Amino acid sequence: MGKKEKEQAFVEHITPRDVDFSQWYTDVILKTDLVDYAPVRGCMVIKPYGYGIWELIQQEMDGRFKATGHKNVYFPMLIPESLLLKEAEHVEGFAPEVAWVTQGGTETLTERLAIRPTSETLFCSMYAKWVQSWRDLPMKYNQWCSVMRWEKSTRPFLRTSEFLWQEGHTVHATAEEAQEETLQMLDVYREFSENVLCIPVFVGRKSDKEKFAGARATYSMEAMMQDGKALQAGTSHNFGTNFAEAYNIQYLSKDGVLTYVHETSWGTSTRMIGAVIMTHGDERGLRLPPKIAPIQAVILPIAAHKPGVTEKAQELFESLKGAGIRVELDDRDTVSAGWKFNEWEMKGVPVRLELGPRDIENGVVTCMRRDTLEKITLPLEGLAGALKNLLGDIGRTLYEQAKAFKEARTYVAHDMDELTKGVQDGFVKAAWCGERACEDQIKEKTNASSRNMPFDQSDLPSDVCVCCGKPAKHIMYFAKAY
RNA sequence: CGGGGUGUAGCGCAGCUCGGUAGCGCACGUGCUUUGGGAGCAUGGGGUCGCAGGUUCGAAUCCUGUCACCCCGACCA
Repeated sequence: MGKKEKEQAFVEHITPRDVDFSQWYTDVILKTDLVDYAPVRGCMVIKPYGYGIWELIQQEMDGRFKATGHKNVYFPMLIPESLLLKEAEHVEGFAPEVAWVTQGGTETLTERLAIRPTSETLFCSMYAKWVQSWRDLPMKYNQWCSVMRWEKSTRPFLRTSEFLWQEGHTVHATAEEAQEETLQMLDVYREFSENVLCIPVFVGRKSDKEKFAGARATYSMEAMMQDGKALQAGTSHNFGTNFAEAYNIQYLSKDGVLTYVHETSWGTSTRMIGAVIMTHGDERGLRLPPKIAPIQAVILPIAAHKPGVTEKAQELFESLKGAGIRVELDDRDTVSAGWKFNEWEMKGVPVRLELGPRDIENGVVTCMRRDTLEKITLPLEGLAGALKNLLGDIGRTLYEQAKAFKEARTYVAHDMDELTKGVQDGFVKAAWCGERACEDQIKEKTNASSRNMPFDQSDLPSDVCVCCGKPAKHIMYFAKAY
């Protein structure tokens, strides 16, 4: 092969991003063995490499939930129809996408059972039993489970009929506490996204149009994908006493008054894996953030038939594994070294360690970092420590690259022309009057939706609404969304 | 749910117009040679042509229905 052909060979199996971003995404997830399509409509099988990422996400998140005083529980996946119907707005929002169980064994059920699309109603029914006194509050529970939503069109990780997630549900004595909880968990999500997934996000409050069905206020974190579209990567809701009133969750306060609780819920899903792929991926495939990479470093013995190479590679493998690095030794003799290079790059392993006769002779290992594709030489002596530093640096670099992209693709619009142009390939910051009519009009004209309103509302781009010209009330980010 | 497209070996495809009993490349098995950026030669194995009906002496091919997936919209984490 000539040099040019070799360069092209990197993308042989993957559609280039700038040719067809959607196809690139599909190629990457299938060819890196994250998932496969299941024999059920809209469902995917998460394979070991993909599930390994999810397990690491769970570990990292769960630790943060525990650290903020939450406990894990497990609720049933079936919801009696009568229970689901108690909060009108919630029902209206979810009814179109609920799957129903109508038969058990040979019996036709007298009451349909919904397969949970989310578990507010179940939590509410139990909180109504469990909460008696102000001494019982707050109750802060979370569950890891799957939910089902009968979506019209599906895409692996981004929107599947069934998906894995966590849903936190808490009840509090006061509005202040509930609001504090809502914002605290949003901040946990933001911190997790930035430090673990290496994805910068826009955090803020949703418009009434876009908020969760039944919520008083919804907050979200929105990530920008490489095609400039928005991916809602996590939400945190404050229900106020809305559900408490519908499900009769009351406690006796210190001064003996029967009082409705204030409730929150917050959730993130396997969709975050989709965000990782579309934020960090490149022409060669995945680039996984080190903290969620099932394999952080892969050792490739070079010229393994030469004496001592296999032994030295095994020794290196054991020592790095012992140091707590998720390392894999690729000692397959059925494929060439070149094949392995491409395969592990495609799978997004952060660091490749090449160990051949020349390296062993010099007491070093040849190391390639996936984020920058730089090759460096590291001494075998003290390698574990150097590698840990390198993994940290790779995480920071991925974050900085994504942040630079996000900033470059965030535009400020003063009129509809600028807004329309901006949402073609990025987020648009604009002044908004707060009226639903303008949101609808922007959606209709540009196909972009309102994403969220940042907490810092100090630098309004204009005194008037980008759409109608009436006095502006909020800074709103608009973007096309997944 | 609308518009467009695709289902033939694990993957990518040809064959279908004009019906005659299934082929190519990669991958896979075995052997030898290779081995620091997708190796070579030889030799093997593998498919009720998405599924169900229909037409026919005969269907991957024609007809009807159905399911799944992909892309673009509308709806949603």
